[in-house]
Amino acid sequence: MTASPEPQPLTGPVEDYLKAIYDLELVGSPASTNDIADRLAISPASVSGMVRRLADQGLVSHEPYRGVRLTGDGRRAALRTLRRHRILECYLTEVLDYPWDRVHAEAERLEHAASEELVERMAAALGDPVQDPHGAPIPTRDGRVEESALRTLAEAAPGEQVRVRRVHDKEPARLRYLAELGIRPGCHLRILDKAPFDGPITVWVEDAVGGATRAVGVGLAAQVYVESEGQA
Amino acid sequence: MTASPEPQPLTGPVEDYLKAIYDLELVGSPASTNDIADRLAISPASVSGMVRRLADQGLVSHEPYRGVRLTGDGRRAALRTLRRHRILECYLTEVLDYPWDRVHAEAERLEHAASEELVERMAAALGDPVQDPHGAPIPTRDGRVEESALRTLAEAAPGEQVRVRRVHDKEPARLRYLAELGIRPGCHLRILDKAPFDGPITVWVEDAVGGATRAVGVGLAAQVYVESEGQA
DNA sequence: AATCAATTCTAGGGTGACCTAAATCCCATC
DNA sequence: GATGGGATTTAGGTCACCCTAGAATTGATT
Ligand SMILES: [Mn+2]
Ligand SMILES: [Mn+2]
Ligand SMILES: [Mn+2]
Ligand SMILES: [Mn+2]
Repeated sequence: MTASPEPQPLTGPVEDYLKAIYDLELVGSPASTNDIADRLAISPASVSGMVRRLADQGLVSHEPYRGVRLTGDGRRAALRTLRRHRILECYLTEVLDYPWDRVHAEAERLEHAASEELVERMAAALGDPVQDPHGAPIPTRDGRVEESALRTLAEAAPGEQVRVRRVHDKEPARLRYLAELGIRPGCHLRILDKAPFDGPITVWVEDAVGGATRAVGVGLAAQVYVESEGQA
Repeated sequence: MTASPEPQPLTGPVEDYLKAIYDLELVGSPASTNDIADRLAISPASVSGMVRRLADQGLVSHEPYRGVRLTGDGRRAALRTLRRHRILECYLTEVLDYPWDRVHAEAERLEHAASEELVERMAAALGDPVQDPHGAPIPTRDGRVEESALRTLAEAAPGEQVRVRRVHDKEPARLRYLAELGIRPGCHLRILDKAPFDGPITVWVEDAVGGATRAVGVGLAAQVYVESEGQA
């Protein structure tokens, strides 16, 4: 066993690539150049270039034309950044009352500048939170996460009762709308109806003031991850 | 009057240059290439190059071989960064109990990543602080500061009573030692003795537990800014 | 007025991270 | 088993920011 060498500091772009690849790899298959490019809003050619550099640094393994996988080092680095990102989101939301829809963008920049020490102080101040404001799990200090495979609200059947576990956090407008509907991680829903031809899903939102009926389009519903709690 | 255009986002290095130039200009004369290089720990040749770019962006005016001055835009940008830096220092120290000697390094990175909104939330949480943990004045939102010209402890005469206003914040070791001595902004000192040939200055530290006598070398004393409070 | 040391600038290089345009590869379909 | 469209890589730039070496400028001193 070699003593783990101090992880050399990575650049901001590199950290963002690793996070993107980690995320894309979650579904099982290696991350494709195009998918990485889309996620980071840069050209595929740029991704090819960066992937070479990441491979040189031993952070990913690349089989040309076949996609990219994180190495052990790459995965650890990705999880470190993810931990920072999500703790920052928690801290901003809970302590500074930062608006729900904008914490992601702020954390996206701070994650590259905040030291381990700062982030751990924030975590301690919050009592070591286990998930971020959007329901994403926070990796532990030693790099463990349980990524539960969740269904989306779009896949739930009428009559089901579900608990919202997680929502996508990248689009402020979407988040603001979900907040308006009263749909946030932890809230309870009953699926009342599902219109045919990808029509809207009608849900009963338990936690809205006095409860409320809401119609949600499939596009939006596909961004809301839920866990079944039983049939009505 | 033209409407003030939204200040375009500056890069981290540019913000650091502007802060350095602002600081160096405080003594009155334009900032020299060498002084900027020393302050930022980069080569003079690199400074020449960057100064050209800053001048192109209208942030400084450069008279070759004669030094650099901030323009109005440059000064405003410098003060914005300085405000961020100092509010961050306050927040880290007061809310997160971040160690006194390390806040500077942390703020040096965060100042380029934290949004205006975040910094203003921190300022509000602190009740709009007017100086940072090292005694430096915090520019207001609209870019006003009073930079009081202070004497250093090294210049104080025996018998004088002084209040410490500000200490240099760049060297952690120095800061830790000052903290040990009980010397921090706001504390009261009486100069008991000043040994000849740049010998140590003996002071009575009022605020140490029960008061204490301390000997301070001139080197260190020159980094401690004080305000006279009367003769004994 | 000539000289010299320090300062500053210029020339020429390198790296990281992006781009567009033009190959090249893959594989699903014919 | 050929072929074409989509995905990917390569080729060739750009820009910001840093470097070392060497040339030019300054102004202080003979
Ligand atoms: Mn990021
Ligand atoms: Mn999130
Ligand atoms: Mn800085
Ligand atoms: Mn400070």
